[in-house]
Amino acid sequence: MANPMYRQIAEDLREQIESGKLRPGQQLQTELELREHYDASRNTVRDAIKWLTTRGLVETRPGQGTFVVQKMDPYVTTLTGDPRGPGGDITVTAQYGEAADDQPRGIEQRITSSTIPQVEIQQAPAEVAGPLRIAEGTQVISRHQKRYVNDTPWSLQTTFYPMGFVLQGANKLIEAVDIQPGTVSYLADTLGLRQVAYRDWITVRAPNATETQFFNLPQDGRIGVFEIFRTAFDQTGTPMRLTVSVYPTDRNQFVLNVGTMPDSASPAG
Amino acid sequence: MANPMYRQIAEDLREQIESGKLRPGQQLQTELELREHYDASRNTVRDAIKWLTTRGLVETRPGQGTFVVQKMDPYVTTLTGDPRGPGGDITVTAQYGEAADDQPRGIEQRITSSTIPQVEIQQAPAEVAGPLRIAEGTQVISRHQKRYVNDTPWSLQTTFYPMGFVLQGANKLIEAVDIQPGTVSYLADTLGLRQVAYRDWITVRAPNATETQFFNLPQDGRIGVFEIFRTAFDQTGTPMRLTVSVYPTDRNQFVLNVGTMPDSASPAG
DNA sequence: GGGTATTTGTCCGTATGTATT
DNA sequence: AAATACATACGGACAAATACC
Repeated sequence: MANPMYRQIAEDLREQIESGKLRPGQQLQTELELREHYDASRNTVRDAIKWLTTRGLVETRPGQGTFVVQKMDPYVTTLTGDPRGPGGDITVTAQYGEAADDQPRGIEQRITSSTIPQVEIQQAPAEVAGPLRIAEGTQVISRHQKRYVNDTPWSLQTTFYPMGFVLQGANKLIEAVDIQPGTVSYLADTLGLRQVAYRDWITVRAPNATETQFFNLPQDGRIGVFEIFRTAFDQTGTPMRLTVSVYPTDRNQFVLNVGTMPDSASPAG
Repeated sequence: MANPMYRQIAEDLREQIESGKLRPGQQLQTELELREHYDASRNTVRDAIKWLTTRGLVETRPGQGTFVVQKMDPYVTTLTGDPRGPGGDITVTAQYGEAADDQPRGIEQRITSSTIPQVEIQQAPAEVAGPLRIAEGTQVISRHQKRYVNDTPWSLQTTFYPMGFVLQGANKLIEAVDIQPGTVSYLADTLGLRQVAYRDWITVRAPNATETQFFNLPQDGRIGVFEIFRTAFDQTGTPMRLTVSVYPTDRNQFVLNVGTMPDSASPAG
């Protein structure tokens, strides 16, 4: 057996997909048809389809069939910005197309929105205590939001603040309302904390059940999520917040700029 | 059927793994043993194991058994640096542990090395032509390297330069040798091109066959790879190179700093 | 709403191949 | 060479989701 049969079937279908013979969104033959076509058992055909599914080339819909996946237009987020600005706010633009899209789609109109923050008092786990440089188990304020672009789920975001901020007068932090014009300027006004820098830590991991549901990711967990830890520092060099943002890897990209970029240098080149 | 049996088996094993009852590296019961334990068929047990495999919790070795995966210590790469420096060179440090590691491992000694560049003249595909702002199909120089940390595969890197650089006198670009002390200063010396800024574009995608082999990734493609496009700009704002680096997502993390970081702010906290 | 046909999902048993010890 | 363990492949049965009449 040079190559297992299910692999040969999978490669054959893969070629048809990548050559464009099978177009995005198009339905494949049913398992029974493929079974006849390749003279294999249904389970072997299913193994081939599973192989393609793991690679993100096709998706199966119970009761309907198997379809070539439609690649979404990715959301592009710029991570570098004014360190004194609201670190959570980031721009979303379109990228230049990877392939055969005739119409130049340019910058698409996109509107971001967030849910009302869900506020909790928690004991800081290691991942939170470490960046904030506090002892594990210390109480922290956690403000959690779901974020949408054009009403479709975009990211899950949780920001952690030291509990002391509230005791020192930043009462709004424990209220389940949006803080306008932003927590960065709110903390500057109430506590005199100026955000002068931040550090982003970018990782990829498998999604948990909550994330799988919110982002409508495939059940089998083959699509990972970016997990970005943003630690912001005040003028004394002390961490003042930790924002953890989660984005699916299949439809998000990130850009960072270092140095003085020329004016014309837009991602869309 | 509230939950399919294979899911129940998988969840049970998952709990044992995450609770630490099954330790990293430890061998699970064989399929036949699990078959007896859960009173299911071997195929159903295999479905459960496949579910765990897709999530990166276990790995199977033919002829040996099924094992709880060992999480590698991640490589952490800082993306922000001096925009005038050699953009390809980045530091690698250890992170603070996610969980119960008693010994503070601090900064581990790591040595990076690269293969001799593999040099080619290519016609720029869209992904290269776009960032370099040249027409698709224009000739470019491609310099490809494999990079290692402590002799283990770390990243695959390809840098593209406009063909004109050679015609203007930067002959070394088409030689299959390392350019010392770096191409950035070489281009500054020969062509007067000063790198004043760069932009990184971070994406995640499925690995191709070459990458799967080089990084020794699982065949089923469930582990993605970071693909980072670094476009560097000269003093006139013209793109002078595009470096594409590929890293497996399961053992690489990235850090970026914005603003003036306090001295003590190291990733290891 | 109900019923039926279609399609994928789950589960079983069995046989044989391949890799490792 | 033999034993063990996972990989591939087959065939069959029923369940669940969807679409359509």
